[in-house]
Amino acid sequence: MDFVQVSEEEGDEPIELPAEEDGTLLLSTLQAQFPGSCGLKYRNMDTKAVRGVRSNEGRLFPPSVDSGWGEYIYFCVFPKENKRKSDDNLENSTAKTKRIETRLRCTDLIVLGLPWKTTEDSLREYFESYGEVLMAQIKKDVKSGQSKGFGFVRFGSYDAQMRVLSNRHLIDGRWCEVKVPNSKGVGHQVPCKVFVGRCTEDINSDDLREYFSKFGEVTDVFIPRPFRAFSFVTFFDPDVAQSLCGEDHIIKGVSVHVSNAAPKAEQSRSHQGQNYNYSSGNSYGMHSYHPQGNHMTSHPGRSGHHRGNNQHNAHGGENPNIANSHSHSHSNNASGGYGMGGHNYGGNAGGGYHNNSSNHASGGHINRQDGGAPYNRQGNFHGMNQPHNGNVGSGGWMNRGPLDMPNLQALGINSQGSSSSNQGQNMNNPLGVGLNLNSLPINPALVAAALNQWSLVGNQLQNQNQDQQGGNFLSWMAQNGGHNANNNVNYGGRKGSNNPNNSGPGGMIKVDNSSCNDQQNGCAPGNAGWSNQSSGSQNSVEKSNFL
DNA sequence: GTTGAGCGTT
Repeated sequence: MDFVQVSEEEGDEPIELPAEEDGTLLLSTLQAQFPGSCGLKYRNMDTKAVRGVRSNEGRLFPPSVDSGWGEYIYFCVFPKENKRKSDDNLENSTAKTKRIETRLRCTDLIVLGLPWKTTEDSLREYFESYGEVLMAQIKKDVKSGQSKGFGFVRFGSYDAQMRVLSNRHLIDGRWCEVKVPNSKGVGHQVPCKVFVGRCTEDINSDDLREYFSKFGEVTDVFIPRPFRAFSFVTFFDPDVAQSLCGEDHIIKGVSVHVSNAAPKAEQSRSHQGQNYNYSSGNSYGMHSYHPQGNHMTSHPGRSGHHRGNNQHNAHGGENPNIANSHSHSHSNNASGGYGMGGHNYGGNAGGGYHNNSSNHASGGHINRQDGGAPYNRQGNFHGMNQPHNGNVGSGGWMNRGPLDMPNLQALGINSQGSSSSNQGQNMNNPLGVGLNLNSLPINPALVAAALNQWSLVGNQLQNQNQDQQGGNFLSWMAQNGGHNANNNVNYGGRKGSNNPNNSGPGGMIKVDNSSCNDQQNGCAPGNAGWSNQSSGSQNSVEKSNFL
């Protein structure tokens, strides 16, 4: 992890602040240490002048593409609250003043995930440790008076608000989320949530919680209903979540696969011009984020490329997912065979991982080095790539033509998800017969896992008509040389499906999160909108956000 | 007595 040295004022003793995996520094990270700060500047050694640090949407960007934050000591910029060089008669009506006031004004904050038992008093009591609480309310059912599990709180000081927003909150025994209402919310910058594929129906949330608790504190488990063969587990510690990604685990005799919970695909094109890749790839010339440095940090050639300027994502096509699929074409790697990639979804139960590729056979990862936490694990040999390893090497998923990904439109999958009115339709193209997980001759969880990596599950696998035919995905795989080594995966992922059938060249479904979604690591999707038109089928789309 | 994604009777 990269650290940035920051002091409050020039000459003060600096504090080291952790940068994000993409090299940026979160404003919230800065503000956690320097409440009220709004930016950074540093002394340019060459010009002796003070230079400002680029800031956009809550992120501060390192001055150099190549060397990142470098050895500079940065110091904070604070808003000049009403500090005016001359008091003129414009005083309180200038745009500047208004801007400052707007920026620093406290707002109501929504508190999500409250325990049912939390009262307004206990809510207030909890938050008073952060500062003066002007208002604390619990939203309740008008009839029963029962809490709806969320509430609002308002602070008297902006500092308190910022501190609250940049922390997590254990309120009355439950981890709660605090956000600015209707905002995308900063959320957890480093994903704490993992996608658990190949679940069977008899794996309940308690099973998941119990199992995964041995790696770290589990703060939430979510199993989509109706059963869709996958689930989500949220950890308190994002490092724990990250460290599990890419692994297979056996729960109740079932080999499940843990991977990054991909944020829901960005569906608006409004982000295409955005400049930075917030995903977990090697953007901005930095190493990707490997907690505790335990994963493959020594691959030559992995860093220094891919300034997240999205040149690679400039396809501008109709389908942002397709555009993203080319994310790593900059690496000029050999084309490799399909299926060389290390992501085997076929099971390999019991840890018999093949490292059947030439990419990053770094081996090891013995000892997770979780910083002394009780989550130290031993003997976890991963030959497999972590999902975000960038696939520099012979990765089978790189430098391929536009067929790298299924043409979602051709598959009858549109970017809006199925609406209740057309579910199971999409019959108007030769391939487009819809996608019914349950009708595929492979484990639906595999497809779910794959689509998760393309951020599609939530959007596309909703409202499936049980009668519809399947096969598109397979058509696509066949077309692309995907050998579909999972054909004999136990259909339905039933118990005992610890299927070792990955001996062949993978031909696997692409699982490279580094190419997913540039905009939103940790941020809610741009269209997360609470403004959605309400319930019904729409609901299920919204609920499918992975992060 | 149950629930666990959501955005507030202003």
